[in-house]
Amino acid sequence: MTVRVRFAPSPTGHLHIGGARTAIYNWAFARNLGGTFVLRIEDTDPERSTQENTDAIVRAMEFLGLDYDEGPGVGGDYGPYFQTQRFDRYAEGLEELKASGHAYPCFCSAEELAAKRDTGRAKGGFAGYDRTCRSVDAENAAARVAAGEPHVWRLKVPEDRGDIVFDDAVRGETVFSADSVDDFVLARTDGSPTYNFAVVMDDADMLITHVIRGDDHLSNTPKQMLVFEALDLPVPTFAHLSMIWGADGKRLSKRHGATSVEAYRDLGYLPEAIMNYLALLGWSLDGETTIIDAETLKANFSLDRISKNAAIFDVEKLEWMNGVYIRELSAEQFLVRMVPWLEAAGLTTVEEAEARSEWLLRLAPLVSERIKRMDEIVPMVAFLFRDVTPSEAAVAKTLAKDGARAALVAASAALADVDWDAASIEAVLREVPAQLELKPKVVFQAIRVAVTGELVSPPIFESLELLGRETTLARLADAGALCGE
RNA sequence: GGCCCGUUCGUCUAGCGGUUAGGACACCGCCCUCUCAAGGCGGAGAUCACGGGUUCGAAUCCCGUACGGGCUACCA
Repeated sequence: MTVRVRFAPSPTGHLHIGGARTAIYNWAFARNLGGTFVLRIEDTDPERSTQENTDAIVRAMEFLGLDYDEGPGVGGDYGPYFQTQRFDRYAEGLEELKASGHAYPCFCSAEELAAKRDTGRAKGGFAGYDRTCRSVDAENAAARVAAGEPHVWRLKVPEDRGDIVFDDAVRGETVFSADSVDDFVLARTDGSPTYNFAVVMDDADMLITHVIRGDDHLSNTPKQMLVFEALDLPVPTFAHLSMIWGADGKRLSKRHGATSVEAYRDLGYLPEAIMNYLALLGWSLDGETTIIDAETLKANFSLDRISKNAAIFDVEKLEWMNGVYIRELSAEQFLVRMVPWLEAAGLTTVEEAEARSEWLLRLAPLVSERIKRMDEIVPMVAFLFRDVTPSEAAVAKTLAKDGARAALVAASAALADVDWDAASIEAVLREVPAQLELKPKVVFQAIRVAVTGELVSPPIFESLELLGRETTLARLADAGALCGE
């Protein structure tokens, strides 16, 4: 039997880091076994669900390279893939449960229920529904329903049902005693299905074989199993993933900074790095591997190596990993990803970038070697695109020092008619410190600040080559005004 | 309150009865060096939450306790 899994986010926000990890695990599991990966949108909460969020989730999935076989935009044989388009199915399912005697109407008011809950809890135990309306006889119940009395439909948990046991693929055998599950609501007063009912209908209709989801659903599992059983449908295998926390051990939230995949993209993180980091946050190949590409992940992923304990999201490690992936890019690959950042900063246009691709290709490796996030590109290369003004602090540390003026003068002279390539530039500039009896660092830092405006920049000889002789000499001359003496 | 889940260096993890408890990030030195990175070498860092068992032997198995988390809605 072929495996079918689903990722089922609510479009109440963008794709969250935790959701992304759940999606990755589902995807990797399906791909590993040649199964089917379904994307289903759980949009039954009209207050908070938006089309914009659905689009954002789909975009984030694409960004990460999580291709799905069925779902919004791609269709499939078991759709529709939006819960709001499946209400007729939920109604059919409910009719089935009514007919088979697994569902009964409950006329208790919200106030009554709250009171029962409180007393149940006060007595120190079960706080679920007390099953009052179970004892309303069928005829009477039918009459009240027909008369239009407000009611919900509840699941009738079988009297003789023993412990509810399932073998969670992550946590192992998990047991809930039957009396800890109450006759929960399947359909609300307005007829709409509750989550625990809709999910079962969907998973059943979509022939889902493995439900891989956050462990906030662990306690929902026995309820859902009872619905599968009432419907006389096979119960899928469950795998519950522990949560991802912020650095303080609390639920990951805005307080911790970026929480959505798109936010990390905008911060300059590569999809490969996000995928790799998340994949290993709660799953391991062998305990040694820290860099793993999508292909290797797909080839080796298994549920039994998912860890049971919650993990803290460590941005520092993600950042390191992002740097690894950036350095792995070829000049051509880096160029493609760099241009949008230059463009967004107004340093160049797509047309200009194309016209100067050979020049940008030389710049690419100088930058990719020394950044961890793509957003670091702009401040590092801005001096190549526009005029610079060194900060006072930079001037104080370099140009204002003894010998700086002489260094700039000597550099200008040396560069006046040398061949304009990094090697030649280096050859003549290397002689300057000795000539002036200055430390190399003093000379090169003075040139760096004069030309780039910064204390930190790409290697100086290559930088000059890329800048061009004319601009270089002009900036060296201008910087004379900033020197001491 | 009830039910359920979790607990190995600061962080992510390996370990599935016998290991000097391994790796990665972060951290600290040294080397390289025109800055910053990268890289190389080395270092520090875990009484495996705690307490009982079982066993010749337990981070690994069992039972408690503590702490953390989830569910307990006509939210998902």
